[in-house]
Order: sequence, then structure tokens, then C-alpha cells
Amino acid sequence: MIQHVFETDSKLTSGALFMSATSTPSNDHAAAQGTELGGSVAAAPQTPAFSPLYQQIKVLILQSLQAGEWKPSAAIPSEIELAARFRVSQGTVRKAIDELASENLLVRRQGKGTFVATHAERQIQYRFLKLIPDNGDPSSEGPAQRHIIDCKRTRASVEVARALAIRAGDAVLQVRRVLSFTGNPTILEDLWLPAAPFKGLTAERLRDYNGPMYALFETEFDVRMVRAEEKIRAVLPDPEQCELLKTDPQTPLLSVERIAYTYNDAPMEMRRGLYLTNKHYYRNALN
Amino acid sequence: MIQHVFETDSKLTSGALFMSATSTPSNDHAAAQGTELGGSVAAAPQTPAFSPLYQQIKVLILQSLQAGEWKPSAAIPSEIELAARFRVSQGTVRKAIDELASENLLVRRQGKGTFVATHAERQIQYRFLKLIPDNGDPSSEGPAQRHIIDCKRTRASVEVARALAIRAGDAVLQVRRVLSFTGNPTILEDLWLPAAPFKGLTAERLRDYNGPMYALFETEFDVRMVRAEEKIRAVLPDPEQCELLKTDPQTPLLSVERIAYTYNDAPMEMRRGLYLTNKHYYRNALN
DNA sequence: CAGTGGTCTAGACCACTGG
DNA sequence: CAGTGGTCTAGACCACTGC
Repeated sequence: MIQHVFETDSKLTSGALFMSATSTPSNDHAAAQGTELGGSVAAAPQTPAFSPLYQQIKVLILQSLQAGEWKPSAAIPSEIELAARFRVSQGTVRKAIDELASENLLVRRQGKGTFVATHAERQIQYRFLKLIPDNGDPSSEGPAQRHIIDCKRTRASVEVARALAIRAGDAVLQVRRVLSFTGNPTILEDLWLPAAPFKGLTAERLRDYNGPMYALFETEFDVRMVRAEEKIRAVLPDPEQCELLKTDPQTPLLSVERIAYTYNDAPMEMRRGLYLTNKHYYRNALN
Repeated sequence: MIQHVFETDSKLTSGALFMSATSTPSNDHAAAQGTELGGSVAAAPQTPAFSPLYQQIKVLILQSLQAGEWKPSAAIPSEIELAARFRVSQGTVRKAIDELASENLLVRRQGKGTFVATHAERQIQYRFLKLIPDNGDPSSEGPAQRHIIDCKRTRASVEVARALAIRAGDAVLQVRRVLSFTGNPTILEDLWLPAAPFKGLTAERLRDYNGPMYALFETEFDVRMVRAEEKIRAVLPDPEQCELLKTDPQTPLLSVERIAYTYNDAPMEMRRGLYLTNKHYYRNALN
């Protein structure tokens, strides 16, 4: 009986991507389940730790993504190849990929293959930006005008440190920029990045790059933002912010505080945006 | 060869929930596909109109939901029963249900069955309310205190009419209420409902009902809100709003304009909320 | 224990893409 | 045309629930 119990300990011990399947690869047609880890191994916490096969496959694919085996926008192996590699049926691989696709880590394209998601593909679109012009059509404005004000090295405040899961005082990069739409300054953003992974990032490089900042992070620093969370409040701007956004202290703004995460829920960016909402609105869909 | 082409015309011609399958119910094991509608029927618009079987099943289930065949929080027939009813395999029904579950129209519960989603189940939780206390734990505050200020019959403004897909001047109900958390007024809401489906709604009934308003809509008026869209802006309150929220004209607020939809994307509510964000924030997850 | 949803397989055929 | 993902089926077994 095939066991299909995967080592969950071996973290990134690269190579050895095959299972530890201990028996016949033939067509047993018998069930390939019964994944009862260990039976009675000491007094482990009472987690039965049952994990369906496809979830284990999903983790393995995730590790390959994380390890950089496949680069953003590249195709991953076909379902049949992955099924062979992992010694499971195509259907099981399919279910793993389905979940990864629904989490926007992979993109399926019928007839072509399955690709690693990227922030660069949807041209003109910022995947994480939910600010929409009042007429409802983001493309009618044309691309945003980006203006990098500053990119400097500083030390993490308590707040930034908490957001990035580092220690207060650790080195961080701070970027400030303004986004304008049809000539009107609309978004003032400050963002903080851990210094180590983004070593070499400068205002010049940001200015030179044409495309979403997250796309630059992918190609230049191998940091892929996978999801984010935002906390939104209404605030009034201080004089400096008024100056930069060409507005006045009586105009309320949206304060959008974002933490963006890579694989494994590791925070890699904290960002605070001030959004002018007289010609735009923040759009959210509830399900 | 089984055709499995369903009538897409017959709208709500209740009864006749079975297929128009024209052949053997036996185990043909032959493919049950090839859904080429019509062949060469006149010069129909060049939409191949190919729809996979499970999508057709999904529509049929949706119609049953809409027709009220199964009430909120009730169980729908088991996958096996549905498979028999629709003359398809269990796997096909499963895929249809999977999609409906991911859209929050159904809720699967292993070992128990599949249930019609409701706004009443998650006690204390308002499914569509994304305002979170600063400490991050919505349950720490206890339930919101609801205060219905008003429920009156009026005529739809142009804006409300557009949101509800009715004509300006049509009869609508307008409700105004304040939600308080730990005694602090935090949300001022105005909401507009088409008068006909909500005939009989009064301030008293709203006050008497204990639970989310959307749950009341389900049980008393058979209106199930399925999804919603919000437009968020930052605003300053006028004197009346200040009075009701016990705040001042210098404190910016979140303006949250929501349109809520039932089945078939039919809008059934427009709502405008003013959120105080000094002790709470609007939380949003980006994927 | 029976009934429900959940997982897994194997195999067939379809729709789409690109050479 | 071959290769990829997409749909569909049939059958087996597992995990969970509640009687």
C-alpha cells in the first residue's frame, strides 16, 4: 500500500524533490490514502496533522516557487510532468495548482501552460491599487505619472519594525513618492523596506524603471509580493503633505496603511499612502 | 449519445426541474459532452455559447435558490441526489457546488451536508462590515449597539434610483441608524430600499429584531444579499452628522457607499455609511 | 452505523494554442 | 499537428457527523 507521507521537516534541502514513496509505482488502483502520520509517536500535540495529498503537493510547488526554481512569468512544468515527478495522478496536481491559482500565485492559460504570477503583466494596472477614477474606468486616465521624491537609508521605528517583523533600529530603506493622474497629484506614499534584501535600491533606479514598483522588486531583487493587508482611515494632511499633494489642510484624505507579504507570510514592505478622494474613490468588493 | 444541452430559455417556469435528457440513464461511460448548441440555427451572433456541464448545473442550482426551493440555513439535497436529479456524475455536481461555495452562496459542512448561506449564522459578525477596532479583535467590543433613528417612505433621488436600477421618483424606504461600540457612536448609516419588496418594514420592526439587518431581510422579506460593492472616500461631517456621531466638524470620516446585490446581480439596497476611524479602521485584504 | 462531503485515481474526450 | 489545460465519468476509500 502506497504511503504518500511526505517529510514535512526537510526544509529546502534542495534536490530530492521526489517522494519517499516506498513501494510499487504501478497501477495498483488501490487507494493511496491513509495518511496517518506516525501512529503513536511520543506525546505530540494533539494535532492529527492529517494533510491531503494535494495539500502536500501544493507545499512542494510553493517551495519550488520560493526557491526560485521557476521565475516570474515563466511557465512551470505541465500537469503531467508534475504528476510524474510527484508520483501522483494528474488530478491531484491539478487540485494543488487550482488552489495556487486562486491565490494568484500561478496563472493558468488554457492551451499554453501554467505560469508564475507577476506584477508586471497587466500593463498599466497596479494589482494592489484600488483607487479608481470617478468615471469608473482606470484606463481612461492613462498611466500614472510617478515622481520619486526620496530614497534614503534610515533605522526602523518601533512601528515599522513591528510591521516588518524586524527589530527597532534595524536598517531600512524609506522611499517617498507622489503619483499623479492626468496631471493631478493624487497619492503620496511613504514606504519602508528591509535594507538587506533591497540592497542597492536607489532613487535613480526607481526613476529609471518603467512599470510597477513591485515588478521591479521581482526582477531586480527577487522579492515577490504575494498578498497584502490594508488599514484605512480618514485623516487631515499636515502642511508638508498639503504642499506635495497641492491640496489644503481642510481636505480630508484616505490614509491607507499597507503591509505586503512574500511567500510564507513574511512581511517585506510597509507602506503608507495618502489618497485624495475628490476625483477618485477606493473600491472594494464584498463577497 | 447523451446530449446534455439544457434549455437556457425557460426562465423560472417552475416545476419541470429535471433535464430534458433524451436518452438512456444507464452507464454509458461514453463522453457526455459535445455541447454544441444548435449547429447552424440561423445567423446567431458569433458566440459559440459553449458552456461546460457543471456551469449549466450551477445555473440550475442558482435558479432553485432564487426560486426559494431551499431556504437560508437549510440543507440542499446531497451531491448524490443532485447528481441523480440532473443525470450527471457526482463530480460534476461537486464542481458546480464548489463554485457556489466559493461565492459564499452555499456553505459546505463535511459529514453534514451543504447549506444555503445566511447572514445570521456567524453570530455577532456582520459579514459585510469591515470596520475593526484598533486592537484588532472584533469580539472584544461585544456586540454593537443599534439605534434606529428613522424609517420613512420617500421617493428615489436620481442617485438612489441609479444605484437601485429603478426610476427616479419611485417609492423607496429610507432608514437611518447609528451603530455604537462600547458606548461610542461610530457609524452613521443611511440606507435606501426599493419599497415593493420591503413592504411592511417599519422602524419598530427594525428595533425589535435582534441580529444583522441582512438576516432580517432574509427571514422577513425573502431578500438575500449575496455580494456588495463599496466606494470609499474621506469626508468631513456636517453639523447634523456631528450631532448624531457626537463628533466635531474637524474630524474626518470615512464615507462608505455600498450597493448590495441579490441573485442575478440585482441591486436591492444602497447604503451610505459614515465611519469614525479614531478607534477603528477599515480592513481590507489584497490578493 | 449509515450518510455526508472530501480525496484520489485512471481514462476518455474537448477546447485552445502555436508551430 | 502535438501539447496544454479543461471537462466528465466511474469507482474506491477516507474523515466527519450524528443517531
